[in-house]
Amino acid sequence: MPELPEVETIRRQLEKAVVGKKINRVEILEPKMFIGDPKVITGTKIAGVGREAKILQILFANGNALLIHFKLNGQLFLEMFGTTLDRRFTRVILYLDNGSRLLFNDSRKFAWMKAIKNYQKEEPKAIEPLRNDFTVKNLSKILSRSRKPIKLLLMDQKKIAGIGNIYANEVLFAGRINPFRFANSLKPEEIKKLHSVILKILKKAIQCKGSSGKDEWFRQLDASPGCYQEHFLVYQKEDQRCPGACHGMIKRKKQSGRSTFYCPKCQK
DNA sequence: ACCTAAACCTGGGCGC
DNA sequence: TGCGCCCAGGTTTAGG
Repeated sequence: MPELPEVETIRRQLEKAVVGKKINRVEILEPKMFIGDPKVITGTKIAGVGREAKILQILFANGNALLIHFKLNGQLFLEMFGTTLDRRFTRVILYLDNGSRLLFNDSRKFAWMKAIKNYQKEEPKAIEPLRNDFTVKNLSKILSRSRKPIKLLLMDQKKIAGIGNIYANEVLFAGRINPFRFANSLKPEEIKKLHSVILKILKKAIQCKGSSGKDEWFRQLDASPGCYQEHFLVYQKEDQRCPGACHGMIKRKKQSGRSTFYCPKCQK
């Protein structure tokens, strides 16, 4: 469930649901997915829910924190009193003091939770869309210093945090930029366009409450799907006609092991 | 320093 | 039905 819009969707929904509550008990069904001591997060009030890039932060009144990374398939569901969700892939259950449960699911067991005592937020080194350091100027600086393909740079979490494979593909199509272009070859006008479509697409995806699809895809906190997949223009559209006016076909190629979807005709 | 492939895991979908 | 293969929102590590 991973990219910035999906994690932000969960952050907003979790904030409304759990701030002021306490975790009574932590049930760990898959030990490798829970790092640290569960005692650190039990019996203390939840003070807030934050996010940095793709990492969700549950912050406690005593200064402790629970960090969550969803990797490819991780999901977080709030199971209310009287309801039961699919628990086939539930790996950790947090029992809240109002009788509801947070289910941490992941069929592939890549995702993790980490309980941290006295959590200190650090200054992020990467710029991040939707934060005020994401300016055309900062983006230009990062692009000009890199000769790797623009799509790989967009997905490089150490440089620009929060964009993954779906949104990298969508953003480059919207900007009509070829994913294989070297980052430092983009002209100022192209960088400006790229900056604006990144913001536009990520904001729209958050409005849609994320991108959902088949079984293991992202779901909201109540397990219902988001709707940004209805707005995909190239992602998983291999062999379909380009939605632009060029009458080309969407192609799929591998870049560093990941599928890149693009229209060779209009993404120059 | 850079780039790729493999590893971490499992399930779904496809062709035969 | 079953087997083998390919696919998957991410990140880290090993190897060239």
